[in-house]
Amino acid sequence: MCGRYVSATPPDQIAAYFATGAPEALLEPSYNVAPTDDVYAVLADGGLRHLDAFHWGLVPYWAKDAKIGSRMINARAETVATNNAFTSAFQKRRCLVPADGFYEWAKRPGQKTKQPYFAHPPDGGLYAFAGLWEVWKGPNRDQPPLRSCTIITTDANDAMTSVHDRMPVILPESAWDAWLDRDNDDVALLGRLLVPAPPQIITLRPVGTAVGNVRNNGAQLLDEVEVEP
DNA sequence: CCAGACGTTGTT
DNA sequence: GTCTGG
DNA sequence: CCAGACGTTGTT
DNA sequence: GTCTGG
Repeated sequence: MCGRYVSATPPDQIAAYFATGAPEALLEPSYNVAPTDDVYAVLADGGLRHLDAFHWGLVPYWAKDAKIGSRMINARAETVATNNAFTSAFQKRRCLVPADGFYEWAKRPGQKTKQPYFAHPPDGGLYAFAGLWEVWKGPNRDQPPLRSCTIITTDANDAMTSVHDRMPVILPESAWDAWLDRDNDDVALLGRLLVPAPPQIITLRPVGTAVGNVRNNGAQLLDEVEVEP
């Protein structure tokens, strides 16, 4: 799945990478992005792409309580088109979530602690996770609407299976326009984009367990560690 | 018809 | 909002 | 995803 | 064990 990732590239570089306008809100770089954090997402409006901040954890517009968001951090590619919680967002509110890489935890036989791995592009660049977004207008009319998002997951590819059986959907640049186009109602075509990425775009690096605590942050979280066999 | 859910993951 | 279960 | 809490009452 | 918070 995808429950923790890295977004440390400065906003102007993210904007340049995805050919968006300047971001509306500036977020601090994070080496430990956790659910409920504010994150960047790329949306398209007409031919123009925008880089906006969203709360990670989808709150459907019909939700009575925003708390549901903390349990909606991922959506399964296999069911995103049919599940009530996601259908309308899948049809009309798709986005890309930029990331420098993501973490997955591998269970180690005979040991209680899990080994975290940082999965990242071999030669730099950013991942574009497939995501959905929503706007929730809570009971308080005075409060600004809550903008939230979720990351779509799929089966692990050959690069990831040794660590975990799920991974985020990573879209190639060739798919970005089709995915972001609000007028694209070809759900069959959209569904075919939600497949495991080719393994060669992933390099795995074992890192320290400090990343497990959301209070920890900083580039040192990416330092490689020795893995006990 | 109304009431109630609407999610993913991991683990056993 | 929309679907499922009763 | 992992870490950490997991309770009620009354008082300020 | 299970839920909430980050």
